[in-house]
Amino acid sequence: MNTRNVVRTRFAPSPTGKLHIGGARTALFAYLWAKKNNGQFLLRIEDTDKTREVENGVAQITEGLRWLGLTWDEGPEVGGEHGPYIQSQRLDIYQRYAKELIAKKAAYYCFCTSERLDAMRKEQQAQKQPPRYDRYCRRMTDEAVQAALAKGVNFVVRLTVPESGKITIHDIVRGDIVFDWHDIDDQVLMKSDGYPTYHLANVIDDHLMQITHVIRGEEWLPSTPKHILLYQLFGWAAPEFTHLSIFLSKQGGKMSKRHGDTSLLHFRDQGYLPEAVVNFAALLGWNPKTTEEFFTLEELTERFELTQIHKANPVFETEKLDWINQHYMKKLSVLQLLENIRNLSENAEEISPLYKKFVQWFSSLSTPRQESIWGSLKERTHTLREVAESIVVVEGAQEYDPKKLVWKKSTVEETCKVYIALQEKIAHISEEQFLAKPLNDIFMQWIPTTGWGNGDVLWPMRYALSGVDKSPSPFELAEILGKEETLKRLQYAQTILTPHQ
RNA sequence: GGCCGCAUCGUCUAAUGGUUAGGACAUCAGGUUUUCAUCCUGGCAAUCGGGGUUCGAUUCCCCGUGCGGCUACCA
Repeated sequence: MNTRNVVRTRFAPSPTGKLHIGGARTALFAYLWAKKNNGQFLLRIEDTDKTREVENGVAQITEGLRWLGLTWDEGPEVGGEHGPYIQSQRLDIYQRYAKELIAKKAAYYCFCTSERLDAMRKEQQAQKQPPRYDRYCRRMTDEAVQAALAKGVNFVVRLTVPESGKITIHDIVRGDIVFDWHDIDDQVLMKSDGYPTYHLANVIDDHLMQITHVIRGEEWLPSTPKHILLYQLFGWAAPEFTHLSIFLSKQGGKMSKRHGDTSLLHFRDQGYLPEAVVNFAALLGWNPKTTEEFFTLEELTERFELTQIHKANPVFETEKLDWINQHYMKKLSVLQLLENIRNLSENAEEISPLYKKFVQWFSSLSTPRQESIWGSLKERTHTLREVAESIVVVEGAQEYDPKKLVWKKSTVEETCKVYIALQEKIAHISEEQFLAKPLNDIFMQWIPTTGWGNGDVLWPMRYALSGVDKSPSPFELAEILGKEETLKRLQYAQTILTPHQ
């Protein structure tokens, strides 16, 4: 088996909550690189911090990855020959390797209490010194260590970091980066509860799982020297490293919960399609060197190159996502649309009632009506949520913006007259004629005789009936609402516009 | 504070030691359309600052500034 030639990447999230959109992109890039090279993509759960664990942590991650279509070849739920893929189930492995390091003097027991460490850190900061472990226990004699162990004193295991010298790490997109060992702390590798820290578990697992390319966030760059050191101490070949940029929010700073909901599934619930999210996320920090904008997961897999990754941190804004999403939405058939929104009505948490209402209403319509409404809706909506919100047309628009009742090229006075004329005209139209097509014919004949332009009449009508900027045509709205409701809304609009005394 | 990284239109980005610094989104204007939208055309808009190196720098080097990350028995 020439495992050495097979590219293997992994996504290694910690199950501390919802999968973040930035994490999703990290997973995407790792997936793309593996697939581009006909290699394997693994999922590994790094649950080594019991205090931060969250209920359904693993499910929150797998649900998001599955939604995007990023299937893993090995990992939770699918298994594989290098398992288990959940770190809390590998504790004995880490213990064993920690002991090996201690035996080699590459790591040591530390019995310092957290009180002592806190006090030390405060003192160092007060003196404007960088906070660092003072290596007190590193100087303990073997006898003293054995004695403490025998007494059952709580301990952690720390990495023996070189006291001086430099280390150069290589990053595929950033090149060589030099660190001074003097600036690096004796990292804790095993915590007092018997769990490993990220640094230890990550290195051991990446080696055991034969990971060839570590693709992770830039926040890991400063600890990479410690990871390289561990590989050296174990006598293992280190994988290649690629550190990805971090998504910034519009307000500046790392994108986080503080700046609204940034979880991947939030985007699903807001009505974005996975194809759009994949497409958009891929273009944030990576560029195919062409002017093309649309890529499926398969196309991305073909084109992806680690060397084309952009170094700077991008600001995450949704305008372009909306545009891309509309592009993919337009390809949806009525059936697919309904299927998508039906799924959302079951999963989208607090928004699901809206989706439910839409499904209920939409599926009650005849197929031709569905086709017609979707045909006109898809041109003016960017998300499935906006599609579902078109239901307000049926529910009744409660809030009008008085300014919007008037067409941009018209005036309040003229518009008032239009509303009056509209009501008179509609009052004389029979119920049998109250369908989109006949209404269309009637109005298109009538408007030229009034002296107004199409916009003078149709915009106020459409806005009065829908209450929103973008909606189906006024005639479709009128048909859906029926004559009585149509007249009611027109009159209401007129009342708002007429100055009260 | 220390260490590390990064720096092109508002945003995502392309390009080169010599270009009118290109594209997309957004925005603005005009046109098509039965209003909005869609679609088409056009406009506005960027190389952070200062030094070098060079015939020439946005590109290479240094300094500064700004932004970001790390600085835990969190990942």
